[in-house]
Amino acid sequence: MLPTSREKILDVAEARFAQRGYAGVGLREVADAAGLGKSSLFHHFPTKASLYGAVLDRVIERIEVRMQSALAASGDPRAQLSAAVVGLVDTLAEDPPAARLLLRTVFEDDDLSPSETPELVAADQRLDRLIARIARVITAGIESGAFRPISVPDAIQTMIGAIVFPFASGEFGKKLAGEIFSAEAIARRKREILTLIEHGWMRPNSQGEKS
Amino acid sequence: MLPTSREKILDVAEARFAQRGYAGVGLREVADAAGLGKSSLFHHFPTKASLYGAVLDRVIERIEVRMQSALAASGDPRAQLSAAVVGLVDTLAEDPPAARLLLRTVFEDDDLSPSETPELVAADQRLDRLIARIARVITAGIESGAFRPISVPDAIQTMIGAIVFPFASGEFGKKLAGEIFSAEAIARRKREILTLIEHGWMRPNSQGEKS
DNA sequence: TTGCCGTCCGACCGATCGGTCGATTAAGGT
DNA sequence: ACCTTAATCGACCGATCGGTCGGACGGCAA
Repeated sequence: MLPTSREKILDVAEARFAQRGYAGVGLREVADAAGLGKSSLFHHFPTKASLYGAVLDRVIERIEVRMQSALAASGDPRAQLSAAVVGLVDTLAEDPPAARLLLRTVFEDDDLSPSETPELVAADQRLDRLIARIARVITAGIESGAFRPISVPDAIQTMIGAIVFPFASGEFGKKLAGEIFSAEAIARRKREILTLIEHGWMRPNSQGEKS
Repeated sequence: MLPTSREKILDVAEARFAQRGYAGVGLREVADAAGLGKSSLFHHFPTKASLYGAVLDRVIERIEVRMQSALAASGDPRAQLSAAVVGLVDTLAEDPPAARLLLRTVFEDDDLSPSETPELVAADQRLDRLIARIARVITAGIESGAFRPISVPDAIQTMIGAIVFPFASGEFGKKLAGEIFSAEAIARRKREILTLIEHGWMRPNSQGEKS
C-alpha cells in the first residue's frame, strides 16, 4: 500500500514520459509529482536516461511475464499466437501509459539508442527475446501449414502497429472510437485483432481447433 | 531547384520534428540547418507551434491529395479502399519523415491540442475530413455486403497502426525487417495490408472483381 | 534621391534544463 | 557511545530554451 520512493518515482515517470516524451519531461516535474526534491532523483537514478531506461524495462518486463505464461500454456501455434495477443492486449489495458511509452521509445532512437545506459540495453535485450519468441511461433505455424506463408518480420510490424497504436492514441482515439480503456473497447480490440489474424494469416481449412 | 526560405524551413523542420519530436527540437537547430539566423524563423512563423502546425498541415495535405484522387478513380468500395491504402503507402514512402511525424503528433495532445494555433486546427480539420471519407467508404462496403459487419472506428484505428507505424519505426523496424523505404519493403507492405483487408474485412464470396 | 518594405541578423531576456555539491537527518550494527 | 550508510534537501552551475527588439541590407516605386 505504501510504495518505496523508487517505485513512486517510476510510477510518475512512466505516466509523464508516456504523455510528454523524453525531451518533454523535466526531472523537476517528476520529482514534484513524486513528492521529492529534484536532487533525490539522482540518488536513485544516476541520469535522466537511466530513469527512462528503468521505466521502460519495467513495462517490457510486465509484457514479457504475461506473454511467456500465455505461450507456455499451449503447444499449438494457432492457440499460442492468440493467447499471446490476448496477453499483450490485457497488459496494455491494465497499464494505460505503457502503449504510448513503447511507441515513443521506438521513435527516440536519436536521443536514446547510443545506449551506454545499462537499463536501456537490458530493456532492449528483453524486447529482442520477446520478439524472437513470437517469431518462432509464427514460423512454426507456417511450417506446420496452419498459417499462410507470410513474411514474419512484416507480420510482426503489422501486429505491433495494429495492437499497440490504438492504446496509445489518446485523445485522437477517443474522438474516433470513444473511451479507449473501457472494458467494451478492450474486448472490441481483442476481437478485431483475433479475427484479423484468423482470416488474414491462418489457413481457412480445419477451422475448429481444440485445446 | 532553389526553394524559398519558407519551404526550406518547412523541409528541415519536418525532418527534425519527426526525428526528435516537438519538445526535442530547438529553433536554433532548425534555423542553422536552413542556413538562417534564429530570428529569421519568427519572420515566417510567429511561434514554434505555428511552425509545427504548418509542417503537419503540409504533410496531411499531401496525403489528402493522393487519397482523394485514389478514391475518385473508382466507385466500388472494395477497389476504393484498396486504392486509398495504396495511395497512403505511396505517400508515406515518398516522404520518409511523414509517418513518424503523424504518429508523434497523435501523442503530443498535451503540448499541442489546446490548439489556438490556426495551422494546427487547419491540419486537424483536414485529417477529420479524410478520416470521414474513409469511414464512408467502409460503411458503404458493409451496407453493400462486400465487407463483414466490422466496427468502422476500430477498423480505422487498426489500419492507421498497421500502415503508418512500420514506416515510422526507424531503427527498430530496420533491425527487424531491413531497410524500410526500399522498393521491395514498400511492395511487401502493400501486399501485407491488402491481403489483410481482403481476408480480414471482405466477404469471401465473389472474390474476383472487375474495374 | 528618397522612402518604403520584405528579409535577415546579432544581442539580449527570463525561464528552465540536467546535473553537482555539501550538509542534514534517521536508522542500524558494533 | 560511535561509525556507517541510505535518503533527502536547498543552493548552485553552465547551457539551452522560445521569444523580443532594433537595426542593417537590398530591391523597387515615386
